[in-house]
Amino acid sequence: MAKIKAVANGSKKDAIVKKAAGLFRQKGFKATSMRELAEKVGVEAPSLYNHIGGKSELLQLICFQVANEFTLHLQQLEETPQTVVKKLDQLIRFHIKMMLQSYDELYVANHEWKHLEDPYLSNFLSQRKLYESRMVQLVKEGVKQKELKNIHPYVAVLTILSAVRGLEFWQRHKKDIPADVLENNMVNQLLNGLIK
Amino acid sequence: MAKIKAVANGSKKDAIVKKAAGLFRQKGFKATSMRELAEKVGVEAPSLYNHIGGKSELLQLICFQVANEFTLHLQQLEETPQTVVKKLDQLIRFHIKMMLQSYDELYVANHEWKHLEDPYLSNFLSQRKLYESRMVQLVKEGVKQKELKNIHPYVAVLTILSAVRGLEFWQRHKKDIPADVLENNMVNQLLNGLIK
DNA sequence: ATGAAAAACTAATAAGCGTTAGTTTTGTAC
DNA sequence: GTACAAAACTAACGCTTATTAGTTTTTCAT
Repeated sequence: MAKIKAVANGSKKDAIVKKAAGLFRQKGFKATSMRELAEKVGVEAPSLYNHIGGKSELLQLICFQVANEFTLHLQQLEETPQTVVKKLDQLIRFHIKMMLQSYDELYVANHEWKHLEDPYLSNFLSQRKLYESRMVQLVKEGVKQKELKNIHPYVAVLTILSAVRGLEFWQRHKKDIPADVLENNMVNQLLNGLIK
Repeated sequence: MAKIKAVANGSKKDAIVKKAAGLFRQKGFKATSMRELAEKVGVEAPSLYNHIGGKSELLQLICFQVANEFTLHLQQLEETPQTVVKKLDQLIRFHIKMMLQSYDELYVANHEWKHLEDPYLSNFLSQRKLYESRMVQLVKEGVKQKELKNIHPYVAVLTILSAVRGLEFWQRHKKDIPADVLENNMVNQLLNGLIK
């Protein structure tokens, strides 16, 4: 009967994960039922289990796909030789780009990770912690090279991360604010400040 | 038998709401059961209903208590005559102060509001939207008065709000970073930028 | 066309949920 | 101490949940 539509260039499993990301973002992980997801996919709930291991697997896939993408990007950034400011600039722009192309997944990874079960929860958290501390290292280097003000590195990193992670709020204003305007203004504000 | 301990200078209902905020923050609204809350309070689940209307009422109380506090503060800020920069400075510091003294409640209001039911959901969202647009007005005035760079006002507001709302991440580093260091660095970074 | 594998279906399970009903205990004012 | 109200208790309801079992349909290579 009803057949699961595979997403372009992806398995049926990928299609389910994508729909799940949308629902998890919209309603939250716990508030999304498998029946609801099944309906979105166009199938009865038990049929989903021909493709996935269970509800928790869906969350794991979403969270780690996002985490890995960011980790990979940071690694490439570290390997590229350029100024710290330029690296921070690119890092902020990457976050914005990701928010544009994978809004649901990013939101879920940022807000629903607490429903992961161990050992995935621990893995996810330590991966995040590592990302954070590598950014701190970057800022410390910038301070040392006198590219950056003598600001507290942790605070600087947390401020940047908070600001970019909070970009979800921007989704509501997408049509009013083009992506490049957002990018340039945000980078400028975070790096150069607001005061004239 | 077990008796609900009233919080200092507060009703038993307040004590329940406080415990609920802690659990909702830690596990999420949907993932917190009334039985779990009851255990934290030291009572059987049905006993809670002698003091509260239901689970959803708890979320409402938390969210609107927070929203009202912020709305009130912004109003006071608007009425005080001083420079826009000074106002923004104070606004950022207020957010940080609130994060310190009402972490659970703030977190819940920021992350669990989507589980509010109408008409509370609509009320909450419009209250937030209003807060946002009043901040935009403030930034616009700052640009007009040439206190601020010619930055996109919406982007500036969203960046600030995102940064301060994301301060939850800071809770993990509380012992390493004193509140005043955080405040000063964050205000400085958001207003003056990171680059030397 | 045929047979096997993939993927859908229906039915049912056990567990957990918020909440209600009805009863008993506790605290308080006279 | 007695009576009244507040607040606790136990038991249970009806509903939803994720998931499994077992069966039927669809897909596809030969």
